[in-house]
Amino acid sequence: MTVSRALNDRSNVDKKTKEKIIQKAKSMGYTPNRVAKSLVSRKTQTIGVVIPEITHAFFPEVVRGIEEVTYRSDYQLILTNANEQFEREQHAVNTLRSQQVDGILISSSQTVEDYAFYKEIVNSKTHLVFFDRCIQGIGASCVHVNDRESSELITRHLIEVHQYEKIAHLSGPREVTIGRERYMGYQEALEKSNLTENRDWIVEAGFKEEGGYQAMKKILELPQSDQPRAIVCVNDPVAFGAMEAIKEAGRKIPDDFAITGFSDEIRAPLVEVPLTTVHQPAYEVGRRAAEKLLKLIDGESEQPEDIEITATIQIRKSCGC
Amino acid sequence: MTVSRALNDRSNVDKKTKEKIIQKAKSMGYTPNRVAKSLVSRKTQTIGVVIPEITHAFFPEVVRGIEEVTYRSDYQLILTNANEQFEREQHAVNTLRSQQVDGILISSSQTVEDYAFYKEIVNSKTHLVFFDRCIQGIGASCVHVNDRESSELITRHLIEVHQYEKIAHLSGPREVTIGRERYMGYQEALEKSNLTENRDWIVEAGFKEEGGYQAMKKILELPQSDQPRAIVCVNDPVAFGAMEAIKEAGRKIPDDFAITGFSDEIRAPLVEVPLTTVHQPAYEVGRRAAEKLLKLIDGESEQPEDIEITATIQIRKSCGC
DNA sequence: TTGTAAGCGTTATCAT
DNA sequence: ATGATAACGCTTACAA
Repeated sequence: MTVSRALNDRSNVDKKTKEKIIQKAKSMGYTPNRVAKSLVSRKTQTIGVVIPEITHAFFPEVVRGIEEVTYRSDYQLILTNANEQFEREQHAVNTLRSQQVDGILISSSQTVEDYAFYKEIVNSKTHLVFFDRCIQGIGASCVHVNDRESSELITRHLIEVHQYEKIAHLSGPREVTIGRERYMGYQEALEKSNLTENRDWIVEAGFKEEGGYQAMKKILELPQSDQPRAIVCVNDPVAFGAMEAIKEAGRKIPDDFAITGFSDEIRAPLVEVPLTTVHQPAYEVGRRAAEKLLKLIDGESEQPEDIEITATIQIRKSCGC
Repeated sequence: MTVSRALNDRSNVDKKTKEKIIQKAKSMGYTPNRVAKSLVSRKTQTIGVVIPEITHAFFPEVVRGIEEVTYRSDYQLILTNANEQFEREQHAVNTLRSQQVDGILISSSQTVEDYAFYKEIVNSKTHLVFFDRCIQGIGASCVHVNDRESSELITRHLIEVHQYEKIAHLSGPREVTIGRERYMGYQEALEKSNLTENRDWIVEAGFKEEGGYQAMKKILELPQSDQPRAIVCVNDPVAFGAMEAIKEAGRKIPDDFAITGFSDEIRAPLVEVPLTTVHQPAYEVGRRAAEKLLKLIDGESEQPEDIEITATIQIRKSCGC
């Protein structure tokens, strides 16, 4: 007990004893066992982070934001990559709970409408904050950008500034918030300009480059007269995939197809035709999500919160500007 | 005890009892406490990863490789970012040890010649594998590419193919393996062609873009007649920083300065003048490092190993090709 | 097949 | 100022 007190710098230990203990500990190469400590304190100083895809540059940047906050508060990050598979995501969350993490930050790959899994987690009082891809209506906090509005704005840019009327959408899965929201923004922009939606021009592409490539191929298979003039993509990787398909088909950006993305990841300004996209402050998203989670852990803020961060349109050449 | 047996699917439990227990556990929302389990088993199924800079695209890619291996073996990753500060790195390692991780994967930011810290870690029998930036001669394993040779090859490309004779080097810190090795490769290439090294053309730039920018500025301050014709950079971010400085000065790549990098990160083929660089198989580095660590943990391979992965030269336009 | 006792390394609580 | 005891939740070893 005295050893414990000395090593934790408590007041009620004799100076000399303390000195001796610290010396001895050092000479032994002693390291306190946090596992044992956690067992009694019911606190691990550990936060679980689940991301859907570590290769999408948006997420490492979010992790940096999270890191900034957690480092200062002496929390460790347990990072897991769900690889866009809900099954892996569930496994990750269960393991993290079993590891007694003090809280979980997650961007969900879930593509089913059944929210039982997360409802149970929330009910179990596990501290949980979603970021970017949220599951709403189950009483969990969420940090995300104004997806719908931004998607509407970028679509309207195509309509109002460039006078394009035939606009396609390479969408994310409809069951994922950002997939749904960005699609709705696109729809609203069309409606406001009295453009009618063309079913052939809405193609689900997932969130990855390969999906964008495949989706664009479908559009390129339409008779030329039925092809759209502009493409609104659910995110940057999908836009890059689509660009690849367009290039392969010998068509030109923005002359044959204007195209837009969403994320503004590191490659967006660098590709052959720089990508007009929505700038999502990834670092900020991570920071805010981590801050909210720490508040929940510290019991400072009981109520769930929906935190919206404003994204901005980043105009480059791919839209025809 | 019977509960423990049932939940761990041991053989000696009555079928009906087991069924009942599992049902009850589910209905209670019971999650086993791995912290308690770890305390007795002295195993956490957890691996610590320390990287110097999460924004350098090379490292997330390494993490992906690590992830692939550890996911299959049911290990969790605790990720920490040392931000190129050795102090933070030490703190991270100490915390990880205190957390009883089963092993540590680390790319060191250490810039001092004093290896006492890691010697102690190795002696304490903590399983440790370095990757990319190693600390050698202390009996730890290391996974890295053939830095010196690759650096020599890319420098010789500048000399032999392009006939450049005035070649500068924006180096990493001399105390870090890759800084030293890549510098030595550069030197050897010069020697083999009987070119003499010019002190003004060796500028330490660290590993980040900003460092590359500043270092290049110094070179641009030399009288034009004393300026080099080509720049060999210690890694891609430094090369990007240098490119920025060159552009600002109104000079041209590769006409005024040829330039090369090292990493072949995601931006290398995309920048204005695509970067000739050394392609480092980051995913492979991560995979191999994780595999070696798991072997050490399982006691399969006692002896430390130096694992060298072959990098390849990636020719693009920035060298004048 | 089921149960009891002890211990993993730490800290809170209550003596001394 | 120091120490003894119990407890955190689990598993191993040994009964019953």
